[in-house]
Amino acid sequence: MTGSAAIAVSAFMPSSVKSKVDDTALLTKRRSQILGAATELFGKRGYHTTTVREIAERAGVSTGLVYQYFGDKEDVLFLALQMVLDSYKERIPQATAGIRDPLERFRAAVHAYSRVIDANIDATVLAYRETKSVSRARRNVIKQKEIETNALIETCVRDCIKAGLFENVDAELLTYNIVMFTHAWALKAWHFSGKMTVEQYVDRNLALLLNPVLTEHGRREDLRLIVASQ
Amino acid sequence: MTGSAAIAVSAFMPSSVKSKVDDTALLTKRRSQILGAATELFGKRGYHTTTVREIAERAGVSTGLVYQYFGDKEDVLFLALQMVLDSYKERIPQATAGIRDPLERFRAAVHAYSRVIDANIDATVLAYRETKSVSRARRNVIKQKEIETNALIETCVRDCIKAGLFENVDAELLTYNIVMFTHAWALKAWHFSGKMTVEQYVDRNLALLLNPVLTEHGRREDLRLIVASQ
DNA sequence: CCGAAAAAAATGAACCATGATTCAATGATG
DNA sequence: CATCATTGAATCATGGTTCATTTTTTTCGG
Repeated sequence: MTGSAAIAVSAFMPSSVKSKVDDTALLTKRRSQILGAATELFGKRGYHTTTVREIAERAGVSTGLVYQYFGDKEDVLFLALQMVLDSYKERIPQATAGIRDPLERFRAAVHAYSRVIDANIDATVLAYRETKSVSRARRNVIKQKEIETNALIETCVRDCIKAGLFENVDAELLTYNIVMFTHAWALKAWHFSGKMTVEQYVDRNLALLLNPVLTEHGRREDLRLIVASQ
Repeated sequence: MTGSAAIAVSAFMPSSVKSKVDDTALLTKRRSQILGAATELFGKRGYHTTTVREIAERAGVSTGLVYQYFGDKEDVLFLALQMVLDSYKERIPQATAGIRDPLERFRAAVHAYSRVIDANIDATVLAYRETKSVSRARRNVIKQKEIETNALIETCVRDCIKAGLFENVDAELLTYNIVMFTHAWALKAWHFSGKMTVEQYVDRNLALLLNPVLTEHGRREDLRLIVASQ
């Protein structure tokens, strides 16, 4: 929760989560306070094993206050998950902004994505563990967000194809593989950590995945980028 | 839970899980009865949200009986997880037995692995969701089993390298990618199911991953196998 | 082989701890 | 003083676990 790419808490007030306080500024402040604590604890100990009292304590507020800003415990989980996924979705456009070259954009997107995940390993694992703990409707909201994030990367892939840098591969599948190895970094942290850094991990995996995908033109371009980044 | 490759329940009686019944045959019967129900319910609704009463009911026994064969609820989860992972580990040697050609062995191993996972999607998701819900020591036992399973596939990869069918790639990383896309099938079932079958999914992913890995010799061999399998 | 102990297995209602949620009381603010 | 925010102890429901009781199986003297 403390990396340079740690989750940014912005205003979260979907009408589906009721609050007893109107003041927008206060609402935002308190919710982010509580959600920060919740995400950390949920990520570390899991949703069901962390108590509302613990969340309140960690957030530095009373137990009752939590119920002033959230309807129930599940609301807290739901918004915590949204917060995680939103931060993923926001980071990518941010990282590719201003970059022209499609391959460079692509690499920037994947690296940015990996970095948020690395900075929020607990939160990422939380998303995997506890998505089933929210209602069906809310689960769909979560899934939708994931699809949107994937679409950002998929667009980069398609742009590379259009630019003749990638062969005409199955963009959706390639994207999914990328997303998966990225998530794997969080899911299997115990397996990888110590053996290499995220950056190395991403580069190695990209090398593995991109090799058959790159055109001759793409390969030259790719090599240029890798050399430049070192 | 009902596919042809559904989990086979064998004798599970590690000394770490205490029972009040001695009779081995009965112990095995009752435990598998209860574990079957538990795996199904844990997989569908999660560990914390399914009650011991529900497990007992589904297994067709009384609540109290569960405590005759398990120390507590966590014991049930631990053995359920072990059961899942053991079935994975057993299926691979079974599928490669008698096959000589390294590439053919490799493909058989990956397909076998995928098939168990597909037949036990709920159980696979369970392993991801709830491994954190058991004690540290037990979590290590679980991790160990996963490592052993991966080693089975890694051996196939190394054999392919030795036989000059694969380039001299990072066997561990390649194996991990394979394991991950396999697990992704279960984790993201909602995303894939309907769009393709497991077999198609595996073949497509293998094609993506193996392309850069295969030597000229390997590529010819691979093509031969794919054609033969259709 | 039969039926009465005795032992083993199974039952499920009762117990009890935990933890989510509420709300009367208190404090701050305008 | 009225309103809004906050508190935390009290409530209440849930669900894991126990255990006295019942049912089934085994033992064994006649």
